[in-house]
Amino acid sequence: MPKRENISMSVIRRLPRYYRFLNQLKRDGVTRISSTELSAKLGLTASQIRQDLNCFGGFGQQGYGYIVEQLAAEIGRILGVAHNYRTVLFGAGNLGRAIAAHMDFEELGFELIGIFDNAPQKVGTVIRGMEVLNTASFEDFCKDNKPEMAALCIPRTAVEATVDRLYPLGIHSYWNFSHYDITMKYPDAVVENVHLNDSLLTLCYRISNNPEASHEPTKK
Amino acid sequence: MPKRENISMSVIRRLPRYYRFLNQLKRDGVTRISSTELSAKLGLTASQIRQDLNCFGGFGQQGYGYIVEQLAAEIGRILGVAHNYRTVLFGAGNLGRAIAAHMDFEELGFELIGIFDNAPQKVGTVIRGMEVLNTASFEDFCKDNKPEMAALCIPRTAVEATVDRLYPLGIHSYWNFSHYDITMKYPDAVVENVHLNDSLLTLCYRISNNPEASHEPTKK
DNA sequence: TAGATTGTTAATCGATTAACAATC
DNA sequence: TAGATTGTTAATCGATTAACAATC
Repeated sequence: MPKRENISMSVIRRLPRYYRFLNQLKRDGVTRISSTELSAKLGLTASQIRQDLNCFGGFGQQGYGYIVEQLAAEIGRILGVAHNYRTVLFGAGNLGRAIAAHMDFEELGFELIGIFDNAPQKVGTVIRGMEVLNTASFEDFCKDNKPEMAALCIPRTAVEATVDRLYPLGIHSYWNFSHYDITMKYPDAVVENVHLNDSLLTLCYRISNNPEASHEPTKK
Repeated sequence: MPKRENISMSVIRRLPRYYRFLNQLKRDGVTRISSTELSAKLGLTASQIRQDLNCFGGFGQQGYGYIVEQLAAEIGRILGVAHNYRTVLFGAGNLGRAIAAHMDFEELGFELIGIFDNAPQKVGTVIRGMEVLNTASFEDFCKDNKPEMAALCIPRTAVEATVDRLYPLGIHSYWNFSHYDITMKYPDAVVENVHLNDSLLTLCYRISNNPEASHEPTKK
């Protein structure tokens, strides 16, 4: 296996996009592509794409380009999509239910094996054909199922106690939708944050500071 | 009003975090803070915080630091949280309903004024005390309500046609949850993407390539 | 005044882009 | 072989960090 020592987050965050595009090309029946063609479709430079890919190995062929199917497979392997990490979801509120129902966990390297909530009125309800379990039973659940990742769709105030409980059970990876900063207390944890509030605020900033802003319908 | 010409996205994406922390400090009764104290709480360097703030003006006082309440207000003003941009939500599926119910639009510079969906079985249902309207009635709705932003919780395949419809109605800002790239066709549009799939894939990468990975419960 | 901390300039670091030799 | 395009090194650009003079 190739180099891959100190890949920067900038590179890592581009990989899913490459993966998505290549799979689309594959479905469209495209068999080969050059970095220049790919860069036009993605709005990047060809140089950057070649640099990014060469962090992991030489997947192309001089004078020819890249074989779409092969490159998609390589990136899939790099991302680890075949791992199917056993995943539990904490929080069956609006957001948790949407995430459970909406995400294609299986295509993205994860397998959703359990949904947990504290609230008695949520326990027993069914999401995506899966019964919401009581958080109280989580230790028992772990004995049989050994989850590896937890998606946290719970309030900020509940996250610390939840991670304190999950971390010693071997769950060291978190997809975190709250603004609680898990890595402050658990620097070894692998944490991916989704900060919807921050995302919306940056949009607000950019609307407010957009010189093009017209806020007026196009005149006919 | 101060400088503010060419603020980089790196800086803009840190502003919501500053804003959140400062509001928390305010609630905690903290009245003043130095860049060094703030940097410790945020896990950044003091230098970076001062550089960031000085993109917008000198909000501090030498030898003293920053007045929490005042700085929070300044950043709020910079972000534009008081604008309450009139917002419509397209798509009342799992994700759309969760976004409608879960987000505090009002605190984040937006006001949700309408939810739209094509599906007859969704039209008329109520989310957050708001009736889902038929997309067919959107032009009429615009005459009275003049929305400025659209949150798009619709399938990727529906986005192009939707933006083709909304853009001429004066809606040039989008909070986009699909993987359709709006700026390719509308380079002037202000677009904030939330790519949940990409987020999950980067987590997968980092779990797969984490040298610390044990995937084993802590021994007692 | 002395101490502290900002605002700002300069130095460093990292990421992107350009260039080109290697090679299919 | 000639043409094309990669892999990779070098140059540029931008972002972060360090240093310190200004000043409260």
